[in-house]
Amino acid sequence: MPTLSKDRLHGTLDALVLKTLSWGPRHGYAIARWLEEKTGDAIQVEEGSLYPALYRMEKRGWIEAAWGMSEIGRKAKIYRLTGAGRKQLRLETAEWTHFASAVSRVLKPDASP
Amino acid sequence: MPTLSKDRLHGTLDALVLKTLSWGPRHGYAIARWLEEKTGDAIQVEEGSLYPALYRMEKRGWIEAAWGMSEIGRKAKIYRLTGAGRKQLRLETAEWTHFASAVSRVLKPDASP
DNA sequence: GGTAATACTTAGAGAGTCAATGTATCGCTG
DNA sequence: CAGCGATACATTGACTCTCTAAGTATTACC
Repeated sequence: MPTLSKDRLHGTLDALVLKTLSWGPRHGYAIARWLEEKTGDAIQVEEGSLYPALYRMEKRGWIEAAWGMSEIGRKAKIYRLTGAGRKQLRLETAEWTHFASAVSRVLKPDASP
Repeated sequence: MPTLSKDRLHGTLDALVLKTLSWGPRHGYAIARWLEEKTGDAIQVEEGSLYPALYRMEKRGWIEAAWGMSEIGRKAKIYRLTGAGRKQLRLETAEWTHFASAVSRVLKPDASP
């Protein structure tokens, strides 16, 4: 089967999660499901990638966690964006855009040396 | 301008190198310099990343190496793309495009949930 | 001799992947 | 209703891979 986003999440996951949280608090599981749904599975978030990412971003003060309830009444750890997180999101978005456009320019089918 | 792209090359370097070689054989040092120049330093290729990447791609049969001369008459290892490399380049380009458009869609400033 | 071009190496850490584990709750089926 | 599998949600550990940083080595040219 066609391998999807193998290793490409590297260096991008943080921005994706921060952006997801910029629309309001969510628990981890919901973040993953939402990203997958939103991108038609072009982005697949393993739980073993997501939770460690959430921890380190919490440690860095970009997000905050509190135990609460999921939409269907289950115990869940709800994350929300902090001010620092919002700033970080802007930074990483800018970096991504800059980087991605450079890559696209190089990879463009008819680009000439 | 956005600073150093930390780990974003992850999963992208191979495609960039393959694409560079698709315009003709080059030695490693030239590949790095060319990518940097072409992208206005948006993509910076450390030699510690590049040479291992060249080895593994050679081992996988995507590129071939031969000792030769650089343009200015210095000993240099010249790499060139193989058929398998060309195929791999197409594959990775398609994957990158797919992935990058998904990320951009999520990160887009006014995207709504 | 010093500087640039070119290649290579090693040490290290960061971040993902895979896969197992742990609870709770829901919903079925017998 | 008792039992059981499936789903929601979180955690963790062992592993791997690639990148970064920072060095060494060689040759050519001024």
